[in-house]
Amino acid sequence: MEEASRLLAGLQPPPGGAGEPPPHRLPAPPGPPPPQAPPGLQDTGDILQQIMAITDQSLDEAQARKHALNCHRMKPALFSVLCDIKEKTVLSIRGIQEEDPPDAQLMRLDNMLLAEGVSGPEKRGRGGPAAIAATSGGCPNDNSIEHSDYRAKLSQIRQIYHSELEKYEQACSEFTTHVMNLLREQSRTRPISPKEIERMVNIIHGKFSTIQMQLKQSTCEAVMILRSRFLDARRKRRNFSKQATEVLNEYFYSHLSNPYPSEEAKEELAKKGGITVSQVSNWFGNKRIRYKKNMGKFQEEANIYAAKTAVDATNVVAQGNQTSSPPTPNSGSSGSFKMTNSGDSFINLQSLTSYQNSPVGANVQSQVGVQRKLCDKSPAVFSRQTLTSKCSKHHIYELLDFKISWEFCNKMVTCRSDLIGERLFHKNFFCFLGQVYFFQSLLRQGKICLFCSKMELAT
DNA sequence: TTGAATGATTAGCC
DNA sequence: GGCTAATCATTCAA
Repeated sequence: MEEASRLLAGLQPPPGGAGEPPPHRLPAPPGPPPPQAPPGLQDTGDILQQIMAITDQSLDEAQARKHALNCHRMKPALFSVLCDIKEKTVLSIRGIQEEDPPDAQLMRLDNMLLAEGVSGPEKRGRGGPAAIAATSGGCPNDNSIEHSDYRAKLSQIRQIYHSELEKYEQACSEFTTHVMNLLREQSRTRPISPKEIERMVNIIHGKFSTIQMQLKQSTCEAVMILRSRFLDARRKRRNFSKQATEVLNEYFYSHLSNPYPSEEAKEELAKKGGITVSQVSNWFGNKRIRYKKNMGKFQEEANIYAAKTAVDATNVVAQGNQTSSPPTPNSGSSGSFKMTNSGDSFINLQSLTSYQNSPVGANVQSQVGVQRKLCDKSPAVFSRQTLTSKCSKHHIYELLDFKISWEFCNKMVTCRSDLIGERLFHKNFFCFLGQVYFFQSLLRQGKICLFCSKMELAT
């Protein structure tokens, strides 16, 4: 301020009337005389008082005073000094305040809008729509209608976004020009440096960029809502194809004692059914719980699939083929599948014949009635544990050694374990209802008797 | 239009 | 991490 005072003092004409007198000289304001000050400072105070007194004057007087000050010969120098002082003081304060870090949030929004194809060049067939096809897990053709709908809505959002953005940019530009003109105008009467104008422009841009960020935020939200609406898997649920359901059910009912497919089995099922491994897992999760909750409801379905696999297995045995085993379930690793609704702790072949709660049971009984005449031996009894727990090779052969007996057309044939094979037992013996159908299918062919003491098979 | 069926998701458990 | 149980959201047939 010392420098300023010195310079301000220099604005006063030299004492003794040398030089041009000021065009206007205001009388000292009324009141007590100010305390005595050094000559330079006294002059400065005088000028400042004159400036302050302008507010007490009429408009015309003020205009005249303003004009007088503007025309003062030292005005440019004073203006320059004031600008200099202002620049130093204001900038030192602003310097601390304006060093904002780059806005991470804005960057995130920009990136997202770019990725979604809202900002930047419009994406066709890539980005959003492609992402839908990739994540929906279904056939892209199935979702083509939804995709076109999605594209249309995304395009709408894009249009609105760009239109609003344009408006903001235009408003920003107009407002900036207006403020710049205003500041330039004012710079004639008060010290406004170009740097200050530039700073003001930056402030305006900052404010508009905040508004733009809100626009971007809203656009992002709109896109997210749109995406969630179109990509939400629940909304995109499609029933599996018949083939997929068949494959899954076949596996489930043929591994009913342990319906926990291994990862390999899941992959194979997924491949066969044209679905994902995750969908296979979901399906088995749902199936296990729903089967367990209501076994009665699933009996018919179980019968159908068990019959199907039984017929396949019978054909295999009849052909004497030693087929390779299907993907083995997680035998023994996660325990057996506890069927809470199955009350009996023992299953015997006799019980199969009295299984009358379904058409299957009735058929078996009628068939057995015929077969009973052929053989009067006691039915073999299987412990439930032997049948269902730890579905491993060891137990299969243990079961074979149990000496189940069948009679084939009054001709006893010794059964060798290698004629039965793991496949047959996996697909039939470990499924209660599968047993029904397995025996039923053999009974229909008139090949076996359920009440013998030895296991026999046709050769 | 309605209710059963069904694929997906989620919290909690081991 | 996989499983169960509950639940949601949608599909589909009557």
